[in-house]
Amino acid sequence: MKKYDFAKLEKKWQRVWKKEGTYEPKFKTAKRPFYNLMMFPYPSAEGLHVGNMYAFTGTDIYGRTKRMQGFDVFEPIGLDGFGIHSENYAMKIGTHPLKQSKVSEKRFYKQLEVIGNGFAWNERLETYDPNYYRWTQWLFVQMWKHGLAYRKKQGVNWCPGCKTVLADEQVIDGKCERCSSVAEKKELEQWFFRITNYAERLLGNLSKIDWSERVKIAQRNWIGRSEGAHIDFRIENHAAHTIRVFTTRPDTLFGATYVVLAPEHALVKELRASITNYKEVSDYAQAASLRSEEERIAENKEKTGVELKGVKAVNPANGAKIPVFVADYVLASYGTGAIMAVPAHDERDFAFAKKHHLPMTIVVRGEQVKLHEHLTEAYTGDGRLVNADKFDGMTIEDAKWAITKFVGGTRKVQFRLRDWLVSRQRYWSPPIPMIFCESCAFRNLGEQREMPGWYAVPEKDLPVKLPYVKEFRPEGKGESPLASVAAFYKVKCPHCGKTARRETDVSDTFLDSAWYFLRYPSVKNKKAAWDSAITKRWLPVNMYIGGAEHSVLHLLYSRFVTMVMNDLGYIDFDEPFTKFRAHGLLIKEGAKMSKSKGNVVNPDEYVKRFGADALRTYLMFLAPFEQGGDFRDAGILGVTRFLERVWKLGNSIAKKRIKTDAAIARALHRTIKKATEDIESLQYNTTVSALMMFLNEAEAGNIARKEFEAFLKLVAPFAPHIAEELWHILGNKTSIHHAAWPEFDKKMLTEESFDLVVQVNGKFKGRMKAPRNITEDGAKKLIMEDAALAAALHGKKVHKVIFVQNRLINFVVGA
RNA sequence: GCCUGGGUGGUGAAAUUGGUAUACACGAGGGACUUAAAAUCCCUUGACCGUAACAGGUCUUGCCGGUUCGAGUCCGGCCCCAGGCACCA
Repeated sequence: MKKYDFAKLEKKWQRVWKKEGTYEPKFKTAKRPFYNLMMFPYPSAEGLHVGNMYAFTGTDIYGRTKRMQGFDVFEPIGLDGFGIHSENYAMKIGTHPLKQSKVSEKRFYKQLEVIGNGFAWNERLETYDPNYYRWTQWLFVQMWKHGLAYRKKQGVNWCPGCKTVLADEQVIDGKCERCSSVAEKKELEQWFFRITNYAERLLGNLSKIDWSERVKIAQRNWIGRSEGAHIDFRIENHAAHTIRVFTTRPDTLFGATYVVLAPEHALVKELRASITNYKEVSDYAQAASLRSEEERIAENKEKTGVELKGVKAVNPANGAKIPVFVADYVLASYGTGAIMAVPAHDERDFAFAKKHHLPMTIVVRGEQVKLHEHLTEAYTGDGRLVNADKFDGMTIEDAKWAITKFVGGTRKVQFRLRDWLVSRQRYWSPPIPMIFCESCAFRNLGEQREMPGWYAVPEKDLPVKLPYVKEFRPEGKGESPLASVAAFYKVKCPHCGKTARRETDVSDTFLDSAWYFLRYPSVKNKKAAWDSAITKRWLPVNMYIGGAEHSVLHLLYSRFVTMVMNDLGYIDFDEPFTKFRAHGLLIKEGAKMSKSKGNVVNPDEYVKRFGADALRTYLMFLAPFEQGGDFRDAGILGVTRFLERVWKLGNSIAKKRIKTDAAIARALHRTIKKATEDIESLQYNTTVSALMMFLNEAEAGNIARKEFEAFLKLVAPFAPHIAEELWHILGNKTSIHHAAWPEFDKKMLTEESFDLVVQVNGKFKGRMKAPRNITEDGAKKLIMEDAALAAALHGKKVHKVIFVQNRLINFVVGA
């Protein structure tokens, strides 16, 4: 027997698979296409992280199993190489991203090769390839052409570390998603996509896709749908102005004792002539707008604010004249930027009213709240209306819409989701394919009236190539480095031909990755972003696996882009990923892996020491895939031993002619069932354990080639190289990875006898072999024949007997 | 504060959804082989009581209570850990 030389045989099979195109599907003719996808990595650091390998392996096992089950599996690989991650890394090590991308590309592909995944190598894509980003830009142009891309000046998140603006989704706890700098607020004019147009659909569709529940919940929270009403408050002596508020509690309108505007609210300036303390008000508003989100949180939700003296609003329900405030607990970006405050029934309003000694009126009475009771906290529970005129006694649900109607308000659904800010003041991304012409703007000749002078780059001129810029580092002036490259930005206006200026900002990296799955099957297509026939055959993605950290980033953007393309008629589905599963996170010996702790696991080292097969199998064995787990060096030895033993057993079978023991044959069928079911639900850890159990049994008895081969097929997705080698040693000529997945025989699953558990008062007393389907009486008789068990029951009065067929018998005895 | 997961031996973790708790593996201890070590193979391994040794018994799935013949699993209350959202009206 040859030694199990994993290094040699892994290399050998990787070469053979590539040469023979083992994992290349036939795109135009595949009968049972199965698109199996893992989120592509961004090559930002020293190399592939073991966490990437964990995720890729889990995806690959699923794909390999599907392939053996008769599907034409497409498992592509590429690099999300454009964007801040890669750019920051290049800056850190002092090279140019253009140069670094080539280095990273080589390194990542090499690493991805040695882990032995069944990738379709011929369909690679890199987001920085002009053949790719040409279509990213095309996508932007489609958005523009259909009114979904627009420019707007507003307060946006600015990362002082990355020196660019960020989308709301990229600000986590007030900090930059990439570099953890505290995000600042800046007033800037930027490009946005109208993702909010799709809020209802993004939410509604969640119920029709098979995704990890935790990701769906995260998206629901992020989209944040609220049902309420718009209600207008007149301003006394100002017929021209009203304050429109959004509220989810119109039923409490009679209790609205003041109104609050966000500091940025336009009315603050419009009413300046009437505001007697305008200086105080505007100072407050200015101070508030400068404070970062982080500072606001740090102030422990202290409710500050200033009254607009000289201005009174009128409560439309009861005609009461009530004060108006500006306060930063009201956000300009949500609803109408103004609220009616009902301190008796809203915690925030309550806190504010307490502090500023404002009156409160109870208008909802629950079971336990008495009418004139002094409130110590806001009552937000259910109940019936009081102090509300003809609405007294109504339930809050009924009163909501009755009162809305009464004051001439309108029902309104409000979303928390905001439009996607896609501009970035960076270098390493696709230039935004837009041109601004001053003279057209002057003559008001823009395609869209609200944005005169802006034109999309004609599609035939795409891509707008990213020029080589030596000084690619962002300067932080709110402009991309491209803004100082005249040769880049000086262009002719596509409309009038005069000198115009190209947009010099680039687009968000998340736009690159929001459509890559559409490109993979069509990477060779030079004429369109994707081939419609191939797309029809292969999409949507059947199985998508990735990190839960992208719940509201990549996964939301991809859904949005897909819906838009569906509406524009480019694709015939509106959800990109039929099934999505989030993999868990790997930690190392109980601690999060991080460079500063020095406990980052480098997969290369482990591949070298133990082989890709052992590492793959260990990663899958250590914990449930969707939960994530703890990587321990010691643990990998168990899997290494397992593979060595598989090797030995396989080699010994090649020579011998023996018959498989009946018990082992039955164990095999149980194992096939377990593996088939567990792989389908991504419970790889229990699959591996079942394979180990089977091997333990098989080694102790006799197993013939046929049964061993079936077992080997179950091993193949986990340890593809050793399985392939043994498969060939046993005399097979074609790849095991195209062999048919074994079927189990139901008749083989049941044993003739089972362990009957005997309990007394629910406590385990013993067990005995009993024939299958034994009756209750038969079981009793059997027990009486057993001295120990009979003794346990001797002299006791049996009240009741619980008999569970083929499992247990429980005697309920009295005292 | 709200929403998700999760809490089981020395460790990573299992448990057919209410029916033998601790599978599978790691580690540890003992033994075989060896000049020796590694590797390999075999045995033991939840805790406590008990016995010369068996036998046998008691306890045990974060804590407290409940339902049930029977609870890691269901119900009620609480405590921790991880992640998400959070002044969203």
